[in-house]
Amino acid sequence: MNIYDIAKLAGVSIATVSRVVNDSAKVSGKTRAKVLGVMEEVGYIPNIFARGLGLNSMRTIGILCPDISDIYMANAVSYLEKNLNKHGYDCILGCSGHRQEEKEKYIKLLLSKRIDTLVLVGSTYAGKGDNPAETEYLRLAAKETPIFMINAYVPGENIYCAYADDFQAAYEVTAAYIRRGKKRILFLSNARSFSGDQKRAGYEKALIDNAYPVDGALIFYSEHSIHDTRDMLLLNKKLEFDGVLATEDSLAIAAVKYAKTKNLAIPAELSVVGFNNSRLSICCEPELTTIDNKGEILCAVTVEQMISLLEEKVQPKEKISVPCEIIKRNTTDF
Amino acid sequence: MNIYDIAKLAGVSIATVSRVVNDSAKVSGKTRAKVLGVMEEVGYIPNIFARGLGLNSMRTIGILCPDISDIYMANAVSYLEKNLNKHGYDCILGCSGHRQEEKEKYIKLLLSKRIDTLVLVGSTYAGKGDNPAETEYLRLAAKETPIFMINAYVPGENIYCAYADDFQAAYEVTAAYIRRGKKRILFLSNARSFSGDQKRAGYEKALIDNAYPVDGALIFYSEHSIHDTRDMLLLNKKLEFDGVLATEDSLAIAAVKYAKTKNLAIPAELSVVGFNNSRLSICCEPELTTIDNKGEILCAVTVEQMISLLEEKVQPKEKISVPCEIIKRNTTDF
DNA sequence: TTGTATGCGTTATCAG
DNA sequence: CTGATAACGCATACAA
Repeated sequence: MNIYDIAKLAGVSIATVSRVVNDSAKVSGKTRAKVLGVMEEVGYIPNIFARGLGLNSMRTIGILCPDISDIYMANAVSYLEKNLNKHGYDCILGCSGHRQEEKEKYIKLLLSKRIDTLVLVGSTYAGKGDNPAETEYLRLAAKETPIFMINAYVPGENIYCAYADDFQAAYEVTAAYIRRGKKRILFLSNARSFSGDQKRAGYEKALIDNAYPVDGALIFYSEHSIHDTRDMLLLNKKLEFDGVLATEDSLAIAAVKYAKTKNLAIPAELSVVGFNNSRLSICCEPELTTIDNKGEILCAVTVEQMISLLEEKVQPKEKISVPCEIIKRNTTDF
Repeated sequence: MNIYDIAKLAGVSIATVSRVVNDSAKVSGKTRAKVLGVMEEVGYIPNIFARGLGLNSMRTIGILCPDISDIYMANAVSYLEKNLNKHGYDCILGCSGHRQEEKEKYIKLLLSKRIDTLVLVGSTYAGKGDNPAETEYLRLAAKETPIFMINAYVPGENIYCAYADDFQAAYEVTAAYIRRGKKRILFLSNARSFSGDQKRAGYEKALIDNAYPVDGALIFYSEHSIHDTRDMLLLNKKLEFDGVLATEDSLAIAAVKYAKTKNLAIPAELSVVGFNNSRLSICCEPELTTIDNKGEILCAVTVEQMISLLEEKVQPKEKISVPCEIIKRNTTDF
């Protein structure tokens, strides 16, 4: 069923049918009704490829994230999809994992779909933050389509970034620990990334500003499960700490489980703070103090800017920083 | 940069370029190398619309779920995307919510994208299970494209379903409770759905088979947050129970928190079982006994069947039921 | 207000 | 092995 069939059945030309479909230009109410009637009757669905061919746009946004089964990403994608859909854009989704090679492959793949815009969720796409070569592929891709990054910053033409001020949040929590007399604060993280590095920098700055030593033994990276991370902490007998700043709620929960196994009172003997304000944080016992890094707001400003760019050609901001909020619950006493 | 430009630069015809791009038919090594060289040099990206126009396929699968921020859905989508991508298919994602009207809108939207296949994640798309009119839109859509359902069953031509045997799992847990001497078992669910109804039927069947009464007061529906559900349970002073079968881990956690507030020993005074074996289940304290409904397996068989259908035209099975597994942790003593 | 003709970039069918 | 050319279905400039 194509536009010619409809035209024939309705006794008009294909141009008229096209006009009705796009309700563009003037069409008399009578013919419009007739055409609409026929379309309804035969269940006509316009061929999007043919349309795309001419217009070279499919009103489709590419969304790439490392792992949609991660709560943070899933929330972001959920929000993005909902809002983009409201504006009449559809989403094509890719999950690239964290390997450089896969990231590049996925970006190429999405570009080949002639997406109107690409949004990258997660700081993994910013690389380790100190090696510009690692993000060169983004600047290359940005030549084809605007790129919006959520929770990462990469400098470059046609790349627009929105991220939470993780540095400040980590600084504040660390400083609060120090004020409460904590002596050895563990920085617990999963892997190096733009955002992880920000957090660590905030943590270290707070230590330094308070004349605390930056002790490498208190920087702990684990990419394992909650239970395994707890066990690694347990096994490391020499490791002592009375406060934990975890870069993710799941890691914070590992610390809570560690405390339980060692019979440490929370928050008196061990305080714990997570990151993300995810659902996990209210599942554990005691419920987790966590840093809300405002994923929804980041997505909201991103969509807003994207639509402005697409519809009204207004140039987005190169970077937008949003303050975090510390959600105080029961694993801290500040 | 289109196929004509490449042809001109390489000094061949567009037909030859096309052959190289699709490495179809015979092309001499020499010309192939030359064309490839030119394509590489100018960074040629084939226009997918034009290709779609001719082939009427974009190697794209539509995935629809009510809410990608739900852990279960996110896991399923993650798995689907990963495996479809391996087979060279891309995913276009929609999040429809639970309202009928929105579901229908999204299905139309995805159909208009000329997807090769549609997969529906979640039992919400099966309606309440007792009203065929509610799923009529699916049979209609299935006329355009094959539909694969995950964790739901809807009869109809060109609709293929894979679901976990929630009935059996609910039956077994309830029976186990009874064997352990539980007297009042609460069925805690969020909303009516195909899967929820299955679970409830298994629960009731087990009660009946053991000559227990089916007490309406022990059927509790809550669509609220973990904390609110806990509070609703708390407020309902007359409600007494010593076992809980929750249709989702988050509801089970609400029950665990209820026990903690009332100082009930788990599992001795109150046992709790969740559903989904989600990450939430190992975050709470004590860690949750939960029913693993094998989302990965459902997705795996779905992808497998889909690819067989798409590539080799083999007819998929109309329905596939997969047994659940009870993951025993610390909120039960069976 | 409506119709005609053309272009969009590929793939596929035929000839050579 | 390679080239010319006809679809594919729609939007749109131009003509009426």
